[in-house]
Amino acid sequence: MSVQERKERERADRERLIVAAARELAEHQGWDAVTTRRLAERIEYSQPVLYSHFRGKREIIGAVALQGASELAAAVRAATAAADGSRARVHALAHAYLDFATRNPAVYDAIFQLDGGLPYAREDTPEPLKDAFAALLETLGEVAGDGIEPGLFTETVWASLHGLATLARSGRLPPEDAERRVELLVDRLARI
Amino acid sequence: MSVQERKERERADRERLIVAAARELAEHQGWDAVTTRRLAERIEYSQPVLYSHFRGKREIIGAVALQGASELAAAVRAATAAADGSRARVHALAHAYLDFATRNPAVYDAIFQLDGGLPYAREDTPEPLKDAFAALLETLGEVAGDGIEPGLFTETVWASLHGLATLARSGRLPPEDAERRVELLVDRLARI
DNA sequence: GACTGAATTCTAGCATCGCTAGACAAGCGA
DNA sequence: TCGCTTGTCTAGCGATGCTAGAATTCAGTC
Repeated sequence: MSVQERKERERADRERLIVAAARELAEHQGWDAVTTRRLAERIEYSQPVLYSHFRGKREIIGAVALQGASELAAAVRAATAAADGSRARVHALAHAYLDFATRNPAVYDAIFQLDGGLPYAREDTPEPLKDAFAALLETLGEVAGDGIEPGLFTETVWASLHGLATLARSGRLPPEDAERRVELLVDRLARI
Repeated sequence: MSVQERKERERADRERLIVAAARELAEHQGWDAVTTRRLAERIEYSQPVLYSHFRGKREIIGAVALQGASELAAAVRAATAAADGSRARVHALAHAYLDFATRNPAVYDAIFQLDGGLPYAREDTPEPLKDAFAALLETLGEVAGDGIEPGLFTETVWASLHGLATLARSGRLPPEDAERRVELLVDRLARI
């Protein structure tokens, strides 16, 4: 059994290598630069090897998305845990979210913009995605206000932050007032 | 001079034809299906003709975006003009915006998601884009609230709507509560 | 330690993409 | 009718994602 175990371990290692290479390439040169040929070259295997791990490029994007979602959840939790009071926590959440989007644009796109073939907002949604939403819910749920369902409130705040993140990054919002927009959004939406 | 005028008119007609073909193809089969070959076939000219009108596919997307932005501005103005009171106007604006995104997903993407090579949030931003923002500003400016710059407020509401529109359409938000999210957003953000 | 069969990996290639050089044809003014 | 500009087309380049089938590697057996 040792032989087979070793092979499985090596396969898992190689899969991680593929995902890491895709992520790094996407983050440095954009997703358009993530081609199967370049990816194959990076991992020092031929193209078809990629297809023994993933159904296609879409699934590789999905794998990066799942990895990123876990990190986003952790970043949000770390930021909110360090804040005192619900107002501070919501501000910390907003900034942590937007910071993540700014610092990991390609990963953010994989999670929230590109098609990685993942099911969202369903029962069979992968755990990392559910957990990222849960991380938002933990802090936002307590400031939803009377008569507002925490989940619904979280979705709405999340969508607003997503809008700010994507429009800002594509240059459709002027960069100078980014901070004031976040303040306005958080102050108005949250019931402290 | 009549000959030259006729030629220019024919060129302009053909350009409109290209944009219309791109838009229709994108709306029916997605932007990935909008290839230069298919486009050329639709307008019954060869591929290189496209490049005598546009620098490349990106510019064609940009042309669709400009056309769409004008329509979005008109749709928003029509909806708000028909509403009485600032609260009703803001609700009408939100619904008109989201309806536009739902009914013209490809065009919406051309304006707000894809790279059409257009400058945004700058002095040299094309008029249709400025006008679409102006249409939002006209209604939202009056409910920004004390001490909040109308432009900043408009940007923030716009971003929120954009987030709702894109996350909903990509299936990342559950469809059933779309209406309640809009209500929540508008009620909290606007100072009536 | 050589051999066989299965698992793995590679080479080569398909159809398609955006885009362009250079050949060709149309249609104008003289 | 002719010459020349202007416009259009054919053909092709270097990419893309993906795959069939050949070639190789390597584990288990004699």
